[in-house]
Amino acid sequence: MSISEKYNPKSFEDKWYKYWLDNKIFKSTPDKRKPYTIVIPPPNVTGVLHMGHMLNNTIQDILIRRARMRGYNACWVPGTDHASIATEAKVVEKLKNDGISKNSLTRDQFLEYAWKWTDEYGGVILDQLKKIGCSCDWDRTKFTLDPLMSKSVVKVFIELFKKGYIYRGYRMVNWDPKAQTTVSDEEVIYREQKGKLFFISYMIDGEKNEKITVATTRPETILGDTAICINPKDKRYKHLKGKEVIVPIVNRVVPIIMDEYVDPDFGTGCLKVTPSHDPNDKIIGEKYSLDFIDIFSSDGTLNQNGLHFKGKDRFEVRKLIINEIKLIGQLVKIEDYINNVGTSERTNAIIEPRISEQWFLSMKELVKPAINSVLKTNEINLIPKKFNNTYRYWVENITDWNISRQLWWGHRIPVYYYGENKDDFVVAESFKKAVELAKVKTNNPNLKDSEIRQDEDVLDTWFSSWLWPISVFDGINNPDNDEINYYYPTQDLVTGPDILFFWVARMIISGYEFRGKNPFSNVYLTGLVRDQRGRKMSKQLGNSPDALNLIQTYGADGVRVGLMLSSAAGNDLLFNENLCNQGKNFANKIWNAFRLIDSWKLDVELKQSPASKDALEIFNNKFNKTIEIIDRYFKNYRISEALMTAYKLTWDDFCSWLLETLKPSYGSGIDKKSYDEVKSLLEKLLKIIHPFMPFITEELWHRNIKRKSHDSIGLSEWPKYQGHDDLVINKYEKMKQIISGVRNFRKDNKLKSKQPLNLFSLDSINIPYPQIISKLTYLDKIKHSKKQKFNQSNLFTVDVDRYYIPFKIDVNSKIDSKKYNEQLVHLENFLISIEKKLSNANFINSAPKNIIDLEKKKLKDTKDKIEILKNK
RNA sequence: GGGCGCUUAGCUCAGUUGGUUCAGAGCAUUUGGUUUACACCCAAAGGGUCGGGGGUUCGAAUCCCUCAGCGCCCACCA
Repeated sequence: MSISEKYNPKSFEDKWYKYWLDNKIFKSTPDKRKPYTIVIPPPNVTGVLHMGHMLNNTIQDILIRRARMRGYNACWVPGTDHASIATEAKVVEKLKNDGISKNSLTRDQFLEYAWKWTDEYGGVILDQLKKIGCSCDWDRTKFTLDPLMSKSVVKVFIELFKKGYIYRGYRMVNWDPKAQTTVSDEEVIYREQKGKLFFISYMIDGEKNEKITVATTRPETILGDTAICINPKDKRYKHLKGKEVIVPIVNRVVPIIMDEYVDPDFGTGCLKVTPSHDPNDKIIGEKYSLDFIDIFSSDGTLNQNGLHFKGKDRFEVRKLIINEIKLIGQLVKIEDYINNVGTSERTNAIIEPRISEQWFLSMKELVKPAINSVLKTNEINLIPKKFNNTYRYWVENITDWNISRQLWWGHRIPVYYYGENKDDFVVAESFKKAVELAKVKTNNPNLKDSEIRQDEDVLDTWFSSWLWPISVFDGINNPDNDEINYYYPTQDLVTGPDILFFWVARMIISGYEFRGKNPFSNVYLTGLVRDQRGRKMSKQLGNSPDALNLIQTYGADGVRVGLMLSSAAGNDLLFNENLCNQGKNFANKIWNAFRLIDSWKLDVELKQSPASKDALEIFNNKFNKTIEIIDRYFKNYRISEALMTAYKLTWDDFCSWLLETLKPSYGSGIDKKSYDEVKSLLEKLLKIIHPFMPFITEELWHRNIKRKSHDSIGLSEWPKYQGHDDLVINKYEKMKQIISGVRNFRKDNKLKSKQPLNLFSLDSINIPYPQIISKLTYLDKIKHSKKQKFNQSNLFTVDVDRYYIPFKIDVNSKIDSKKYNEQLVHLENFLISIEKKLSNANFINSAPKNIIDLEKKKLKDTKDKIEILKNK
């Protein structure tokens, strides 16, 4: 099989992915081995791959591939999320484009469309994950709206209801007028917005010319005003106690009430109270039994309580109403004002606080184990640790979870009503069961099916995804099955900090509630992918590169490396395509290293040269030292450092030093011992690169030697540390410096790289690896010499050892003495600082002995160096 | 408004309990090179008062205080 000169990832990436699938490399079933499990954060079923997914899933793939090689039964469970709001919005939009309005459809008709859409576009993202090499067990692919998932969700709902955690409440919730549903507190994002503060005067009822001024950012809500509130301690308004005011436009007479809640220093110290449209006003409203007047329809327009503004949008009304107030002379002034406006995480629509009947999950009790496991027992680790604080605040101040959504796409709430009273409902896993229960509850065996109706709402998407690590193994419906017992708890979870509360915290809660155990041990929180200017990548900005295009350009391996090169856990990643290019260059480097070895002709007659023997010994030591470092980095989830370490091992130690030393001279072959060993070393190297770059390593794995069809590098054994000698490593480092010294000498004197030269070590008898030095610097002779007389410019030093190169130096090309003078000055200053330190009695008395000895050694070494320099 | 975190070379970041000759890496830049693995290359070089100021200490990038800038989370005084 001839190898192409150019590294061309396109020529083999698809081939190997298919190979992995055909040979079931990613397949996992419970067995005797230890499991290593990751459940994917399910992307939205209608989503397309973006940079965040690439980052996130590359990390998961690296972890899972390495675990597989380390002998774990690695299981990566893929799947998608039905994403109620996002998907329903997309379907509604699509229907709208086809001229169909959601309102004209029945629930079943709509769902039919939605499923059609899901079947058509859904899962595209999973195919895209295959492009970047994700080694998921695809046979396990799950969808959060699958029947089995639904069954789990319903079972959980019923269980929690029976335990008293789920209740129905008439409460103020966050209303998304665009999606026309409520959203949870976590789904509201507050953004600073420039607005206006309007000062409006209200006439005092029964007093001719007396009025009171309020300040508001939302003048349209005065239509729902049912009181004016002032602080009882506010002397300015004392005389108004017990009086009433007339709300402008509606001319409603409402009381003036006194409550400490009002801050006398804000605005006019006078608050208009709209209990139906503000959470704080609602509290006041309830406290003083005020009227609740809802002025909005579900789409954010005004309803019949909005008088002549009925049907108009809330923001249009804001302008109109100000005009009217101005006309009647009750607008005092308008000030610029910056305030926080809640927007919907999904639709960006401005959230409208609204009172309505919703289902809630009481969290106070449920959250308890989730506090301990992360913050006290460390049964679960957040990586990086800094997220503990964020997490702590949320779990300790948790609010009840609004789990109902006024949508059709999702798990329908398993509540069935049979009457009009507050408690006229039953909770059941099916309609049939509901009828039975209702008959019992009402004591009416003749209750008809038609008298029973299911709650119209569906559950929050996260109410199904919080079960994910359990439900993908069917651990809710079938709690003692082999799979859940084997795979749960899972090991690592990799996701973004943006869903720490939405998803991660809730999975922890459900894990303890439904399994009595942590759902995972470690949570690796990635950063956001940002562009060069630090902006979050988004569709709106159009600053996100097309993921698949990147793969086309740089290859999947290149993109993976590019993403991993600069992404510490929890740190944002400023994405730069250059990084992918660096990744591609690295792949090319590996490719060519292989080509070089592959081109060598074996010469069985040839004896191994001392240089080759030494070079292989060096690399073996370096490899073992490095594998230990890499393993440690992995243990601490420092994946980019693990990669960089492997990168340098490959590029520098393997290519630049080992291969350059082994390289036979033109026309000669290579001895068998070296050949066999370098091929086996290459194999070890490919193994540690494999998790990062699965495609090229698989390709070269099969090219390096003939393999059986199912012998994938992905199933090979991760190299184990087999000991190393630091003396060898130190000698190696010294050797490199000597070689650099010779190369610099050539460069400084403008000598050809193959110009014959000799090298004399003046001080040290032990020259490290002279054969390698000689080979890589084209030296004739290299030996120790006590020569006393020499030309200063022909000298270089490594530590305190002097090396001399006899050669008649052209005066013009002499290195200028400035460099040496600078060096001398630096050393002399250094010497002074050491002497000062050593003559300081305090230092001698309080510093530990090893530090003092060290300083003494420094002193000696520095003196020696100065001596050498001065001799020049 | 509260809390947390960050600031080290042009860029992205390492830098363990304060002490190895500790100020580092990769990329970028500059210089030189290559008819025989790779210009997706090789060899080498330059580049930082560790955000500013103060303190503790024999000794501070590392600990404390303070100021400045940036980021994140939470809170929702209309």
